[in-house]
Amino acid sequence: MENLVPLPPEFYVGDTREVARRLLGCLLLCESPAGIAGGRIVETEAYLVGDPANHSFRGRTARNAPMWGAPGRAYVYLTYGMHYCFNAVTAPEGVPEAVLVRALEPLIGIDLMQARRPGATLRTLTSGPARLTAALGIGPEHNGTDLARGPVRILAPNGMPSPPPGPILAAPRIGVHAAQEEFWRYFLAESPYVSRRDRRARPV
DNA sequence: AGAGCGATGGCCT
DNA sequence: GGCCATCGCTCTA
Repeated sequence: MENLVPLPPEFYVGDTREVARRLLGCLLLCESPAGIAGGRIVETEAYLVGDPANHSFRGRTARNAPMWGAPGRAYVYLTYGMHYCFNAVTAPEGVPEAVLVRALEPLIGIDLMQARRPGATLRTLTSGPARLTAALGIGPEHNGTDLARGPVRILAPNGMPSPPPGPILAAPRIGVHAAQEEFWRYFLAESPYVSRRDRRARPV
């Protein structure tokens, strides 16, 4: 993990599915008064324009407005009335696409994360989109913030482009009923920190 | 002003 | 692996 570099906005422009794959292996961190916490991204999902599962599909609202904003910013939303999910906004400004980060391998501030999620094992500490936001302390105050400058940051090991950190599998997205035929969930095949496996998964 | 709902998690078998 | 509690917010009227 030497030579960590914040991903520049340009990284997030381009095919959102490719961005989702290239985020695997990168480091997601959140700094707060309580300390710094984070881990390696092992699972992502792509949400594209024209995709019925995309929050932006039915037009711009107060909630989804950050998706239309600059690439490389955070889109944080509340789901099920109680859980926050974290996305990296992708595509050029005005094109509402994003990558949902679904799981991390815990690396930094493990004590702090365990304090935030009492009872969780290392395996379950950040293996889910709402689990990782709870563990890292990501919340609505981070919505729209610049991921290159913090307090929530995404860093690349050894700069980009770097080789994928192992075999990648693709599968249908979780909790999404539309577009089951699209394999837009990506995860590191060898990581035990992925939120869920899928028999349909295929190599990328 | 209110009904509907959700990119989930945790616990149970 | 499956079920369901849960609850604030979002959108529409």
